[in-house]
Amino acid sequence: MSAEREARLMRQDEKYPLRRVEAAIGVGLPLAEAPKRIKADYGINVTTLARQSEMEVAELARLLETRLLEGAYPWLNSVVIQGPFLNLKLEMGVFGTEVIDQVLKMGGDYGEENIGKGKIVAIDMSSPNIAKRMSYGHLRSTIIGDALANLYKAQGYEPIRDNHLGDWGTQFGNLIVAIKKWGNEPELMESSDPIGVLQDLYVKFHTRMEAEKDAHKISIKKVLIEEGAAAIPGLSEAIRRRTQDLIKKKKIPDEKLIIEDAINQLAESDLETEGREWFLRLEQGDPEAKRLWKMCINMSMREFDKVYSTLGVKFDVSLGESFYEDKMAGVIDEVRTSGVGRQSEGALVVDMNDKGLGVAIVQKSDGATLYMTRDLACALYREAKMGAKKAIYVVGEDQQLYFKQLFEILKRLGHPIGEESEHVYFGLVRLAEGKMSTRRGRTILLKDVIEEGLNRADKVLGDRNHERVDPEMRSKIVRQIAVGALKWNDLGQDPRKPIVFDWDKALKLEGCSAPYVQYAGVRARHILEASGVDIKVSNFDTKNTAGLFASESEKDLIKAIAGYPETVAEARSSNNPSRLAAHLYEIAKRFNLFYNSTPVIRTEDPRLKESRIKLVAASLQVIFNGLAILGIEIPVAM
RNA sequence: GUCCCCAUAGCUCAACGGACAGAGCAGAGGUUUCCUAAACCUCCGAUGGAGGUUCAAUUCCUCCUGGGGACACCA
Repeated sequence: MSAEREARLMRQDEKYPLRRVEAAIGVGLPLAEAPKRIKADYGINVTTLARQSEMEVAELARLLETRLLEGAYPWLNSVVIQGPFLNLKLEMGVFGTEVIDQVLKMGGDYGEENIGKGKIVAIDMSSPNIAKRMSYGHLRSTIIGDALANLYKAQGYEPIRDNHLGDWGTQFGNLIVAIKKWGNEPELMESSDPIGVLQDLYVKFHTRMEAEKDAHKISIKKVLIEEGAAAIPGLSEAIRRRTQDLIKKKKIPDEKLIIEDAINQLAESDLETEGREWFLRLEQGDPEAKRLWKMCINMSMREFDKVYSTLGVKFDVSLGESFYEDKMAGVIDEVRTSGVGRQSEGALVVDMNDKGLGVAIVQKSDGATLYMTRDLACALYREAKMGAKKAIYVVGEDQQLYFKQLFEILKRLGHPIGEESEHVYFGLVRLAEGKMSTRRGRTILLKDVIEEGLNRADKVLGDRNHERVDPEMRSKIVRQIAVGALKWNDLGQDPRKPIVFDWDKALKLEGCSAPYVQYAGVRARHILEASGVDIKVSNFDTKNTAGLFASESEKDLIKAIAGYPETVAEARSSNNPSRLAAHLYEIAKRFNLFYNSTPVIRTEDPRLKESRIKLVAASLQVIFNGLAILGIEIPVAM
């Protein structure tokens, strides 16, 4: 349990009713919902606490029972000691009224807390590469990052969504070479799919390059076969190690493998050389290089913005890697003069072997910069200019070591942002055939997934006759459902797990899915509309609550609503939106149970009817708030 | 070779070290004169292996097996 939560458990003045119950027990232990078969609402196991205070378990339980009973709390029905458990039954009329009242009072703010106290957190997210189509993998970073930003906002932080575009690097040299050799600029400008054209050029470049390399390999091979691997200069240590590993695992003859690796290392293509030269020209501000580069960026951003608009994701800043180009000299200087880095084999490196983090290169031996240089500059910029105290990088798990290195270097340079920053990694998206690869043309395109999602949602919506739905509204509903389903696929499970892409799973429209939760919201909204009650008003008669919320389904629903604020807190502190998604599913499920078993508008007793309408209103509000954090909307009809 | 993730039902996923391991899909059966059946109910079904720590282990530690990833001039 976090220290944060422990502190909250002791505060009697908490605004959230469940926390007040926990505070009344006064031992800093969280309440858990009792399992169904136990006839109680909440329980705590006092074993650990008894040990700590050197008391008998039973003795402590009795002590706490007495304390609770002496408090004469109106929300408390009874306390039952069962083994090491202290179980509480609540007076649900009173407790439920307090919970619902709180929800209706706070409205869209229900669940919020000011943990962050305005602390600025930069969220490094989405980060697609210019001139490449967005693949399904980019979706993960985008929507997990967006959900995290919303979570931090709800907890009183000040998130900055930063789209760290991949708009710089050697690949632009390659791309320029490809455009010049095989491209047709007027056609490119008018193409309906300019990124596709650019990407094809990029793929062509790689294919040709590989072919050239293969040709070189044949000639190199001749020399090698005559003179042997021992004659090869410059075999890097990494290749030697990898080779040994392969030999051990697959038992391939030593000499042959070394030859293969050496050939790969030595064979350089002319295209490769040309690409490197063009990137150098770009770095030096060559007008032609700059013009082509800028053209690629403009075409790409138009495409990306369409996707972001469909997903409903907005960025606070979109500072690509190129933005940090003129800020790199300072970083390199800082690394050098601080003594954190040293020269090695001509490159500027930081040795972190003492921490088991190996060696990271900050500047190449030819003086060029790389990813690490740009990320260091970026972190320092966020700290100094944006006032960020913390950065969260939503990037794939294959870069775990890299980010550990980045944070360690920042720490060594004495920048506090290095201490606080986190790499929220997500498992890579794989296809049944293997890892996705742009170069091999083996990807799931985000726009295809979105399109398929729209088709499926449209089909399921079918021709249900919603009299209020005009065609324009219908397409909005279809989009809300499809995007919801897509987001849920990522946010509904622990992002760390690698996923094998599956159409049916990615666009699930029933069961544990966004549409399920959205549907519960739609049902709730329609009850409220039919009831004609102003749901914004919180005007419970708190003195006359006897007999309200007496059914199991009402009690269960109230408990789920009462537990919502703590779930938001947990989801944020663990950087895991799936905790929130799981809770929303639980609320929706309990709402559906309630919906199926309990009449609302048709309730005879006006007092009971009013209480149920308010329970429906509170349910809708919580579902709405939670889905909003996940970036999912509730349609007007489904 | 070193390091990092992961392993739960036929499949996809849950479970702050705590009560009889929960869902969804698939399979079998049921529920619409009643606030939308994208819903609800019933049944069937699981912690990779061996040790250890603990009052208590799916959860923590060690080893093994099986997947994925990383390890100097890519991003």
